[in-house]
Formats: sequence, structure tokens, C-alpha cells
Amino acid sequence: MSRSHTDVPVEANGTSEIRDVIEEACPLAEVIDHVAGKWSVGILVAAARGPVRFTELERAINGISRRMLTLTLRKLERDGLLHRTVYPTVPPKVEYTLTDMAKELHETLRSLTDWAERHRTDITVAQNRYDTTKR
Amino acid sequence: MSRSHTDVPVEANGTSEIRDVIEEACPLAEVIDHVAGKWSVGILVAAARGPVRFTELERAINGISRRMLTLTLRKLERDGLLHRTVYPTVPPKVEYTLTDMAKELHETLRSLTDWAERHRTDITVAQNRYDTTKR
DNA sequence: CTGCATCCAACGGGATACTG
DNA sequence: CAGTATCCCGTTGGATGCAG
Repeated sequence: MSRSHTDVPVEANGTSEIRDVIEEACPLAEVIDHVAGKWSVGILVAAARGPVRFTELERAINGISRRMLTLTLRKLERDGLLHRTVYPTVPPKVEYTLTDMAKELHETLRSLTDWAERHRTDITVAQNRYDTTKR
Repeated sequence: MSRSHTDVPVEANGTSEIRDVIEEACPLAEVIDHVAGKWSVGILVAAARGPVRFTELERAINGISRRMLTLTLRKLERDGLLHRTVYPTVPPKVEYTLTDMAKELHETLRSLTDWAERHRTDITVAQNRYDTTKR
């Protein structure tokens, strides 16, 4: 996704409400960017229960490829959401844990979960109605 | 998703592949899917203040293309988050408003915004540290 | 076990010209 | 005004194979 709001030519004429919209949306867009990867949330949730190993994640998250698991883990680590601990054993062992910041985020996400559960069917209904009427 | 062949544009029909992760992540992943498009949040925020017209959105959301605006609007409408009202005037006038469901979502998103603002710098710091140590 | 490298297909998304 | 239709390219992500 890599949005980063810096790729928008500044234009500097930002007046009135245009500015407002952008200002208000920005931080939100940032979070989304950090969490909206196809697998980020899954990893965050899986790691929320305690230290998780690479292979555990691979099995827990249905359908993820090795490559994407690595990439997503790196991104989350870079963002300061995951902590990576390497045990120099043979064979190697690596554990991932949520940082405090990420734990907070995880709780915050719960309100979103609630919303999703409250409206899950509403959304499905809306989609069906849309598809049948406009298609 | 986009069934045809070569360069047929995406169709943005949402409902990508089901993300079967751990049961706890599922509803959350759903929300993310509906909101995580590059422009969805921006549109939602812009429309949160009241009815908005197509061109208003185009100007309010810095950098969006006409195509993406249309696609994203259609997706949000399909998901039951936006309501589209057409005034059969000349020239045509179309207004978009948040549905009740979407208003709820918008409020819920505020807690995410708060998190983002609280940790915005933490994230930047983490990224810099990561980039300097591993690079 | 953990994870990087490579190849490749599919999709997202920008620019723009055209229409009701 | 509010879209729709094309063209085109950069990125995402799956599949594999190799390595510490």
C-alpha cells in the first residue's frame, strides 16, 4: 500500500476545508497503512497471545506464503509493533512478541471488531442488494 | 476478481479472498478489507460532514484520480457504507452521504486515530532505528 | 528452523480522452 | 457535472529453490 502522504505534491495553497479533510484523514491513513497489509492483522492477532514462532505463524495463518510472512513480519518489526528475539540455538529459534504499543493497538482494534460483528450481515445484505439491482 | 483477460481494469468488487485466519481476526479483517483501499478512509471522512458531490470529493481528496474515485465510491456504496442520490437535473447532480452504519464506523475509527496520534512519533523513531541498525 | 533470492502472474492505480 | 473506457506500468504476492 505504501501511502505515506508525502508523495502528494504539497501545492501549499491548502486553504479552507480541503486542508481539514486531509489533516483529519492522515493519521488514520497512517494506521491503516501499518495494519492494512493483507496479513498484518492476522499476525498481530496471532501474536497477541504471547510469543509466537515463525513456523507457528505459518501454520496459524491459513494461506500465507513464506515470503509474505517474512515480509510482513519485517514491516511490523520496522514499525515498532513486533519485537523479534533470536535464540542462537541449532536449529535456530525466533520468537515474535507484540510491543506495548502494539498491545494497545490490539485493544483499540477490538472496537472495530465489535462494529464488524454488529454489521456483518448488514454488509452482506447491502452487497447482495446492490449486486441484484445494479447488475 | 477481474475475470477477463489482459488489461481490463480491476472492477473493485471487494470481497477479495476470504481471509481465514484465527477466528478472532476474521471480522476485523473484513472491516479492513472494506476500508483499507488507498482512498476509502479519505472519502469516508470527507463525507462524514454531510452530503458531498462527486467533484467536491475530487477536489477535497488530494491526488485521487477520477477513476479511483469512481471505483472506490462504487465499492463503498456496494458495502452499504455510502448512499448515492441522483438528482435528475441538468447538469446532473449526485450526492453521497454516509449511511448510519458508516457513521458508526466513522466514530469507531476515532479511537484508531487517537492511537495513531499517540504513537506517531514512536513509529517514526522505531523505523529510523530499524533502518539505521539493519541497513 | 528461519528466511533471503528469483521468477512471474495478477492486480492496483495514474493519465487521459470520450459521453450522457 | 458525473461518470465510463483505454492504455500502461509499478507493485503485490504466490511458487520455488537455496542457505545459514
